[in-house]
Amino acid sequence: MHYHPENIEPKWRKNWVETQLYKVSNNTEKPKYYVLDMFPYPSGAGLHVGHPLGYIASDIFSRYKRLQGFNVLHPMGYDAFGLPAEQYAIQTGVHPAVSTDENIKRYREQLDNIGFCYDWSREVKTSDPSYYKWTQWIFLQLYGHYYDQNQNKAVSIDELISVFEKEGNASVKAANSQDFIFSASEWQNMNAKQKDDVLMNYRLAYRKTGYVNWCEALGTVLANDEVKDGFSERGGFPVEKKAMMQWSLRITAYAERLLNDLDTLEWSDALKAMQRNWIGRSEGAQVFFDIQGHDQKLEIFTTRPDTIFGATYMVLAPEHDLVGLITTADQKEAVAEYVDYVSSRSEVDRMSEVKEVTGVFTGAYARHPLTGKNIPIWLGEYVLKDYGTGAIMAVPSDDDRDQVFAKKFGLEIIEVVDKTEYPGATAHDKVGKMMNSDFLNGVEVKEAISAMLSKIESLGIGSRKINYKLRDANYSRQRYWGEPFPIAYDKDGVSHALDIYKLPLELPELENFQPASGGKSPVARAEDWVNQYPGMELETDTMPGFAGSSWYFLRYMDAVNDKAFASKEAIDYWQDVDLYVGGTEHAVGHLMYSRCWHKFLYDLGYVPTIEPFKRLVNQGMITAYGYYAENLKFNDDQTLIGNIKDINGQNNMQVGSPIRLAYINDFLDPQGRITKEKFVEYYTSIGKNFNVNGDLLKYHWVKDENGSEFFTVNIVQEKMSKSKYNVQNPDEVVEKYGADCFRMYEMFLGPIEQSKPWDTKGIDGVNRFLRKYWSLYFNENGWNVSSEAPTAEEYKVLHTTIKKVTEDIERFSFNTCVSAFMMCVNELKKLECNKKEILSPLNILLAPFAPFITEELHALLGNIDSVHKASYPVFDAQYMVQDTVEYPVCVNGKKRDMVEVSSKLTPKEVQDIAMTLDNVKKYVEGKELQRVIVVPGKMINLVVKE
RNA sequence: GCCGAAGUGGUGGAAUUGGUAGACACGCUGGACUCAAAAUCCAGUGCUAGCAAUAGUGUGCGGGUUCGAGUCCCGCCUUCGGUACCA
Repeated sequence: MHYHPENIEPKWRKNWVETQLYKVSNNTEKPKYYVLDMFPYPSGAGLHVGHPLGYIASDIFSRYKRLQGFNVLHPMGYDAFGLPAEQYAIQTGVHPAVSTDENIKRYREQLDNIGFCYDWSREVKTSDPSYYKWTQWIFLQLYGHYYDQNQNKAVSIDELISVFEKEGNASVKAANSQDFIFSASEWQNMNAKQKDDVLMNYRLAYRKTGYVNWCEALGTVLANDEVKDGFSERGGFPVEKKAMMQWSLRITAYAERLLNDLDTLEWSDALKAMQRNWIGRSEGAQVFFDIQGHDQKLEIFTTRPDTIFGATYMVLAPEHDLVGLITTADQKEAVAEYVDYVSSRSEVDRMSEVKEVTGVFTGAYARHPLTGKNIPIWLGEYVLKDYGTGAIMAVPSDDDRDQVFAKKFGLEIIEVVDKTEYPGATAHDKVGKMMNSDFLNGVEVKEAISAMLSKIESLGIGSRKINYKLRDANYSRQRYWGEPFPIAYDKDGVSHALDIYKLPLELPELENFQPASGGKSPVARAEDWVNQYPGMELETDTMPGFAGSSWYFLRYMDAVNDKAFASKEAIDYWQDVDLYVGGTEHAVGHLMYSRCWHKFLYDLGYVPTIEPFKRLVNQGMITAYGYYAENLKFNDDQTLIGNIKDINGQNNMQVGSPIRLAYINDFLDPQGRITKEKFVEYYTSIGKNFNVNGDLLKYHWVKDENGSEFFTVNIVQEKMSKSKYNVQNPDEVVEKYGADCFRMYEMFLGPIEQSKPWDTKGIDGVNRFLRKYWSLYFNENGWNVSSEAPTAEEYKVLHTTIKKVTEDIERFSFNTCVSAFMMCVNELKKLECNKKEILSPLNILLAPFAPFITEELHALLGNIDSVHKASYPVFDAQYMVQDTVEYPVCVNGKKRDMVEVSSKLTPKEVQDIAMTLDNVKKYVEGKELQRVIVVPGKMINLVVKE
């Protein structure tokens, strides 16, 4: 008679597994719908209450679509390769595969507990050889293709080779990093190694030496999106630039398509903006400057060719290739010293001293292509090697950085844009009239840009060019726990793809997971493995974390296929992901790589759609209530002083007083002081219980004006993780209140997109709702559902709820759905409604939210089949219609009276009646009536002249 | 600096195209039931004044458009997220 979830939920949990209720077929007449969650990294901490937020939302949507008659694919799996498991292995010796499997088991239990409708027969695990076989296969496709800019698609490298054999590379238009032109005969005369090197400059997966993000503490390189503020995203260790031979993905080849196709997606503007920003397209010109006394030309990129008459000097990145060549004898020493100084500085150094200007003169001069004047060539840290050409023409009048540089080193400044007509405008606004600029004088900036572009092209000194901030993605990791590259090198160092029929190339067994010497992966120690092919050595680096996650959504379509990553039939049926739910932390990493891989597979004809994720919803994070440190600073005696505040900025406490901030204890010394050594020690040992998503503290090391080192901490709300002792375990909530209650409460907390702190103080309201809902079906004697015909009022309550809930599910507003259910039950309770014709459809409506209680009641209502196979109730407008409607009559918006009007009238008819009402005069009180506005269902407004 | 999102009671949050701001819930106050408590039920609850009907006021701040603005426009402030010598 009373609601007892602990009796209901285990029963149905078991039943759903036994009846394979959620198994999805690829062969059906039904329309498809694909709902995907971002699969989790199975960390040692298990699920916390923040995790399921998105999963519950997508589960509700899946169940809703299923009730509407769609064949819904709603799978789950694990992003199982990654750094934390390997860090754990280094410390404990436990093989990552073992700890990962344990974690997965735990995750699975927790997921099952919450009642998700995943089709577990399609589970994927990126660390499983049967899965990463296909990750390796896709890599080999990337290796075996180049990007043809004429056809605007990926094309087999064999076709490129045949072009080289016939005519060399002069006419090839491809995304490449090839820096010289060769003829057919030159190609034919190259040896195998030389040919391999050339092809690497075209392949979509290629190897090159370049400056990479090296993280000493993790012993590996990282991709750009894995570095935040000069620290590694995972672990928060310092990152430095280092020149290394690495595999990369030529994602830049797809920059234009990645940018343009964003327009076809139903993603939030914020997310699209982040992607656009990351791609960073800018239009401009490449211009070649002659260098005095040298044949080489200096190539620069500029978005402001109009200001070329204001170019008074040139700046090269210190790492620029021409530096050695052009530096004059008397500047040699100074330049060498400067280049040394720059390379000794870490990324963090550079970032914390952005304002400081450094540079050195090379002694060389370039010739201005329009004025013929000699202008000095400098080196400067502020010019980056890997953006544009690594060289600029400096226009100190219209570029802030150039101006600061020019002032510091006393270089000439020529004003070229007259902005007096635009007070407050900056160079960024691209407005003003040109001056001191020869034939451009008096021309508006925007016209001057296009005029100058034409001039540059007609003079043959350069051409229009588009540049991107997007860089090729670093694809090598010097780690064990990742996909091995199916690549071997022969004795000459020529790369060879492993036969795809020999895939997967599985990881060697290891016992010691410490990085090998010389910055190499631990895999390098498995010598038998490395030398398993006679005369060849296998690549010892492994693939990065994003490799397996860049295509997993395709594997779900046909998860156990061993002939292909998924069958053509399965892909043609499922097409793409209709709804993708996940966190913003993947805005530029995972989502960019997945889109790129999908487009590549599209080019090769393996997938029918140009984009993988049609609609994307970002869920916010559930944060912990916690404390944060403010103005932390190390004293000379190495103790840390500062204020600890709670989440609301109150309860100031001195560090050292009894702190409820548990994790601070982890770096207290025996005297209870926080020392820098202890902090750093703690920070570097954190791998033990370190949650992937949990930064301990977001801190920045800064030097103050006296040169003493301190750090500031600017985290207010923190993500949950085990290492912070603030995990709210969903199982405990489920045990106490039931899964239905947990699901509905997480939805009730607020909009999905918003981050919010977890607290359980409102959970009783949801629990009360479920008990109240249950009590509609029972009285003190037991089951009490009547088959009498409902009243119009009862129908109205039901259909108002159907309308509201259905609309709100579509726009992903689940908190208002829960409110609508609460209101509905309150009203039915008031009407003492126990009619089957009302309760039965209401129960189906509620089923996506609370699958257990509704299943039980559905069965008690006499249904044999599951509520999850029922038909979604349809909104019927006729029940909403009432004979008369009460309208407030307002004068200039102020309510004066109520009138009854037939609801069958149109607003126009209501308006006519209102105009002729006898007492309109009374409302208007002698003033002139201008018009009557009828807001249907809301009000009749008489507008009068005041 | 640049890009993006947001700012509503004691709290979480509603208000979908400009139309009676504060739905739904938490909390709080009072009451019923009870020896008592829990649970449940009923009533009240933006703020100010008033016994009350009621009046005034009210969506970060300052202006504006409109019969009518949380919503639209202009100028600020604050918070959060992203990004940064990107030429």
